[in-house]
Amino acid sequence: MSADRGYHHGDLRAALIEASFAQLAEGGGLPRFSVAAVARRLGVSTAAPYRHFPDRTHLLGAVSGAAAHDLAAAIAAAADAAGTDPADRLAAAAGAYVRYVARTGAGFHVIYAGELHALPDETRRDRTRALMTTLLDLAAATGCPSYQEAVQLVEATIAVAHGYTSLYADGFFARKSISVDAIAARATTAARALMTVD
Amino acid sequence: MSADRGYHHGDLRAALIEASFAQLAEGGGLPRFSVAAVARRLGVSTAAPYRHFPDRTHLLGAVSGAAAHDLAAAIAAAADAAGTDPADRLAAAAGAYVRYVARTGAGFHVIYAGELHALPDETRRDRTRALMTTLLDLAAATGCPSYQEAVQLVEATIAVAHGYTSLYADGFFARKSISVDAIAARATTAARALMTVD
DNA sequence: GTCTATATCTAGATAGAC
DNA sequence: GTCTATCTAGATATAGAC
Repeated sequence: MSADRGYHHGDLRAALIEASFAQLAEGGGLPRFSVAAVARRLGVSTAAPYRHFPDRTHLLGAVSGAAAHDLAAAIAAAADAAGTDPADRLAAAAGAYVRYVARTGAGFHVIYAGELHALPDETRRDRTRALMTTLLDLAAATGCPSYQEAVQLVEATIAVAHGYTSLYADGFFARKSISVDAIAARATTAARALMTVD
Repeated sequence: MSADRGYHHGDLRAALIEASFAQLAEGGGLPRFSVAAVARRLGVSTAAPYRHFPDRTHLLGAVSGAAAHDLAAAIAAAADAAGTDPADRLAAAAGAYVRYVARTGAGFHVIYAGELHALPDETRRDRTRALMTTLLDLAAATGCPSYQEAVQLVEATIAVAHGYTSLYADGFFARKSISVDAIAARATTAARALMTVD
């Protein structure tokens, strides 16, 4: 990585996005996220990022879009690996979410962050919509009688996955030192239970 | 409240804790929590809080203890209001959690925050333990065959409640402007579903 | 395209006046 | 017990050198 002074990146823009994930994964969430810390992580000056992003929010927007894209792919892959039962496939999305966020730090609190709502970034909008579509398709396949119910099933699945993830990140399970895979398994089981009735 | 300069509080210590809840309720969570902002809210100098708490962490510890105490009471009340069915009683705890955190901003991410683990505050420890006992008793009453399973049922219930709450606070439901009570109802329904099998 | 240097802001925490 | 004033530290963002 050569964190020495004066190193020139080939593609600092891409490196900033990648380093932002690492920064988020270290905890503190959006409020603690700092452009300066990301720059330090790459060994460049704190001014360098502003050549590629006009401000902190635009960098976060790019991170949000990348996360939506990657998460949708991770969820689709997990669903396919889960087999053909629609309920198992949606439940697998919850597990995939836990693993993805534990690895990258970028969950729904980043992807759909309120402070990014006003951002005019079409790429990001498309990717967040595609992520939602991926989830809605999985929910619809379980036999939801209406679109409204599919939405609420997705929200419930997201809530349980995000809840486990959030508690894990906040150190709630820290004393017992439970592994990410164990938490992911519990989230999957809980999400599966949501579909046993209604 | 008389936010003018020079006002002397009768009990600034208690006022600081109460104002901290209001501060947390405005969003941003622990990372954004600032002693200076709490002082400003009460119209006192930024130095005043340090007469009552040695540092930011000790103030947060007091808030954590108060929240654990109040939340346990809110959960117990909601369980009693839910009737005699053990599953309904535990599910009601999830709804009570959503309403409590929407009102105060102090959920498990504050009560069990990792940065407070090292704090030697016996009052807080007693209250967080009592909160956990309240939840474990509700879970055990549903017929959990073992202590381990009661713990995991509590964790799942907490996860779903915290997930809804966290997404709500992060603005995930903001566009649809869903009310707190509606979110609480969904959390209750989802928690109830967790108990239909196993 | 990255650097150094800087202006402005906010926070945590302390010293000493009253 | 609270205030004013101050120190330190870290952040956002900009200006101008190379």
